[in-house]
Amino acid sequence: MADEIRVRIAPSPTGKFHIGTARTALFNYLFAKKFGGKFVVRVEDTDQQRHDDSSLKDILDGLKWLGMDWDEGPEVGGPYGPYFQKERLGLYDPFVLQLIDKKLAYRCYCTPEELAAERESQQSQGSAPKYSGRCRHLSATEIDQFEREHRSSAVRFVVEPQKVSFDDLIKGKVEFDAGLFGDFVIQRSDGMPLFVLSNVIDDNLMKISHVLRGEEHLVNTAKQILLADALNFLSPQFGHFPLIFNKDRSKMSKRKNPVSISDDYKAKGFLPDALVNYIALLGWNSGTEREIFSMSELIDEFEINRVGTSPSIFDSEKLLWMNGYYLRQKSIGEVADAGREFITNNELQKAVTEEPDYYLNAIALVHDRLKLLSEIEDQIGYFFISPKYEQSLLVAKKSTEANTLAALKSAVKVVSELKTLGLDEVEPALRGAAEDLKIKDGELLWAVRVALSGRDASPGAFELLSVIGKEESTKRLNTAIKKLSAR
RNA sequence: GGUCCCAUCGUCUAGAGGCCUAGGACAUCAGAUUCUCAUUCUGAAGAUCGGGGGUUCGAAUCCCCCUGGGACCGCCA
Repeated sequence: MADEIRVRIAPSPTGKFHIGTARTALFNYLFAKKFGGKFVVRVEDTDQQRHDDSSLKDILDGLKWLGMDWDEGPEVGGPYGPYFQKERLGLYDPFVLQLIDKKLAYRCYCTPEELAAERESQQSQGSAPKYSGRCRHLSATEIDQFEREHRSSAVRFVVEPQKVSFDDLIKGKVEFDAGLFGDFVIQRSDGMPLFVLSNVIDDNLMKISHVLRGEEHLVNTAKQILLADALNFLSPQFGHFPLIFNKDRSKMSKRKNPVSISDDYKAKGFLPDALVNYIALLGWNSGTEREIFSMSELIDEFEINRVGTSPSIFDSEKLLWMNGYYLRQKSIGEVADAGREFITNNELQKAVTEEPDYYLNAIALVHDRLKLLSEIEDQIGYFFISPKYEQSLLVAKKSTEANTLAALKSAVKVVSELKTLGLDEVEPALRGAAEDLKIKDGELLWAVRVALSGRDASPGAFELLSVIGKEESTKRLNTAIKKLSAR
């Protein structure tokens, strides 16, 4: 094993940054940081068909947003670059040639059609699809023939029947029967290396010490070990994380779950700390009853051998709870700042910037009620813009219109008589007013609250009065009175 | 179909032979606080540890079989 811990994630920019990728990245990041190692990002963009630049940006932005800065990779460079596979293309040929030279690989002239037919017939006979090895023992004249026909050729790696076993950091000892693989392709007929090949070479060249990835790569590992042996490379240590499932226990997918970090989480008002904390708990636990961890606490506590072996279902309810929890831990100012970009209504946006202190006071009142930053817009709207509501809402459940009207009128009076609407002044005054009217506190307070907020659920009447202030409160109370009287 | 991986409350999980009449968290329900909602606090319900065999004085924990679920079987990554 290399003396320095070097791990990598190798995203392929073919789509948005995915929850599963984020979790793999996180575990790699934690593992590296824990041991003072390096976390590298290598972009696997050799499949020109599918990759695009916006995906790359989405992935890189997502990584930064979650607080996982990479030590080597795009934008930052590093001593083992380039970090884009597309720029590494020239690196692979010598290794392929070397393998062909040593008769550990050979050119295969089979056409895609032939191979598809072969696979199909194998499958119809109920046997596992596996390359026949037809081109492995081509004679020189046969090769000449193909070359003269300008048939294109891919390169296949020679797999001799044997057991391949390795000690997985998470799964323990895993063994595969390589005899079942068939000779697999390592270089396409257009000269592009295949994932198995480029991965092995890049990991070696980049001195990667540990390959920590999702369980879907378990079988690849056996192939990569074979390849590494043939190339005289020392294989890195492998660790495979269990998958994250949809509710129906299939591999987590965007069809069945919100999986895009940017669109489904960041844009929806989730906090990066909450997401990181939640994702860490998907498969890992500290062994204590603690569940709340900051990134740096995670780095301290993380142990690869405390990553479980069974898949976990993504529970968005718990994430939501955790996000609310993190929101509550933040200061009013932090929430207010973070919330600003979630306000889309122009009028409200303007109001918020014009009255920053008032905005802060409003946030203070709704703080405990938030689970997502995106809820702020809806929660604070009525602080700035007079609410619309049905007059029937003004009447508390066990009250009457007459009582409500009287209550509102006396509330107006109380408010006008107070110099300031501090919590300490408003509460006794209003309670006193209710007593004078011989109605329940609740009847009066409900009406006042609705008059101010226009909602059946909101912060309390006293808090609302003291934040909204004398002038505006009086206006809203009078509006309420008019609504009721107009009937 | 083949190979591999996995299996504790609805969900995330603790559990490395006796501390387990199985612990915690989310969700659920009830209560307290209360003008509503939320927060907070208290409590309840919820898992015969997938099933069956062993090993052992003793098994959720070790072994075997079965069942179930999943992943992978591409000139994608």
